[in-house]
Amino acid sequence: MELIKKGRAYVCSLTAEEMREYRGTLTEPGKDSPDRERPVAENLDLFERMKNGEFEDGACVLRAKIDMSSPNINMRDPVIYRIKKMSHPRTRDTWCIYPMYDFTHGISDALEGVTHSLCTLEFQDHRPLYDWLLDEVSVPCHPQQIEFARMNLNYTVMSKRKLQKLVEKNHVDGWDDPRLPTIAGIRRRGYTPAAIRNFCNIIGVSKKESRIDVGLLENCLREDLNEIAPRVMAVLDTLKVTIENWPEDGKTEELEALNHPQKPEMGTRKIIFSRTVYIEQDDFMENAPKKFFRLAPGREVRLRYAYFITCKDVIKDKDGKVVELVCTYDPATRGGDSPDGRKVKGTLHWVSQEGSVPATVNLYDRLFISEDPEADSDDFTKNLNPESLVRLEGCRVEKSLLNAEPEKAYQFERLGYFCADSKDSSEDHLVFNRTVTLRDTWAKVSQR
RNA sequence: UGGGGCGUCGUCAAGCGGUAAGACACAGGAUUUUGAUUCCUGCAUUCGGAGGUUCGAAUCCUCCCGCCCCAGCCA
Repeated sequence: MELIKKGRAYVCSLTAEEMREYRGTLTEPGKDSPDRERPVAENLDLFERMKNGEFEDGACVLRAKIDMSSPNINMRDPVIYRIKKMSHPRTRDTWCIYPMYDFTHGISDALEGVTHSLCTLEFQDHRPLYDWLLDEVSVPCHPQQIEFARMNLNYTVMSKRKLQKLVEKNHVDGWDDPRLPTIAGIRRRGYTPAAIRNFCNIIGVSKKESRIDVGLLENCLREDLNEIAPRVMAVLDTLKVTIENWPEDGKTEELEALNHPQKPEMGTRKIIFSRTVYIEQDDFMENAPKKFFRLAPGREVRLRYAYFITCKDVIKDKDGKVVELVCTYDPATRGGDSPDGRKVKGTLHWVSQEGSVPATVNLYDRLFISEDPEADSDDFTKNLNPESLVRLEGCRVEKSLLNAEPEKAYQFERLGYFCADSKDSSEDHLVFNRTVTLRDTWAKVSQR
């Protein structure tokens, strides 16, 4: 109203297509709308009737009267109010006009008393309009708009519109899907605030468009998690091991394990050893190369915090798949050290039949296979990683995890950092999410 | 070919006229009951390019090159 009265805004009846033509192009100036000199009184009347719903959507708009020949297209009499006959959450159906973002932006900043209004690079061209509006409309102060580059991470998408598409097309299981870079998602995934703050500090703020390596984020995460996460043992892909020289009478033994090797103040816990234990399928290889420090026929390894065991026999099913190992243990190595000074190259994590409970584990990986999903295809959903979620059933975790608090970080030794899922995990059915893996030098070396 | 931005290591990023920080990645090595952690060591004679100013330039000037954004009654 103020702008109209000052002769700085007018109701324009051009159609959308006409307005586009009148606007000119990047290199040619635009030309004035025939309605540009409409008298103030008429503008006031028309605007009132727009508000009241006397016109259909698109019939006319309110435009700021600035400069149709400006090299900045945003200044060529931008639309500031248009008719939209939709119900407003607050004013319901009494107002049929809605302001454009550019009109609202500066004014709401000013009303809120904001001193600096931060936004992204694409609004740089809008700043003259932002300032124009603040100069022409009576507001308590004149905030300063400053633009910065948005943060891009590789192997994911960050824009709300794209994330919305992923949610709506069911490519993910909702806004809090742990694969999504949403607050709800990364929280459920187990990301910590401290890690994210540190990450933000490290990457800095600039006007340069960049794409940051998620590896950096993951590193910040590991740095924090390594400090705070208690260690625990879990076997994801189980391979049964029978200790043949352990009594068959159901004898179990309690052993003591450190909650954090570098932080004795985090205490210890009891773990249970018995005749039947499980190790990771990956930790056994029938024809192992010398550099393979784990279990193989005839080789001896340490079961962490327990005993040295030696593989005596391999049991396979009819398809030739290894289903069970028969081993012997050395009673003298209780706790994991050999009195004769004998050294062993590998230490494996394990879990015993009696000391563990079943669990489901969600292995999350990057959502996209492409570093820049938006650029590498006309449809970014084509670059989705089919293995961004691998759900493992039948895992076994040590019993101390029965009362794991949702979203609290644990390190599953030798595997990564995990947390109980805040939605799906219960004491009857434990569900853990992998936050991030441990750094795995062996995986890198073994692949070449 | 109008206007607005941006260009320093593979990826981020300090630096603002006094002779290229740091982090991640990468490559070696040491310690290790997690092939984890930790710890050493190496990694831009050069800052998009070319000229110029200066005792001295990534920093100042000129020209050039490359990339991004803008022609919604979207935000």
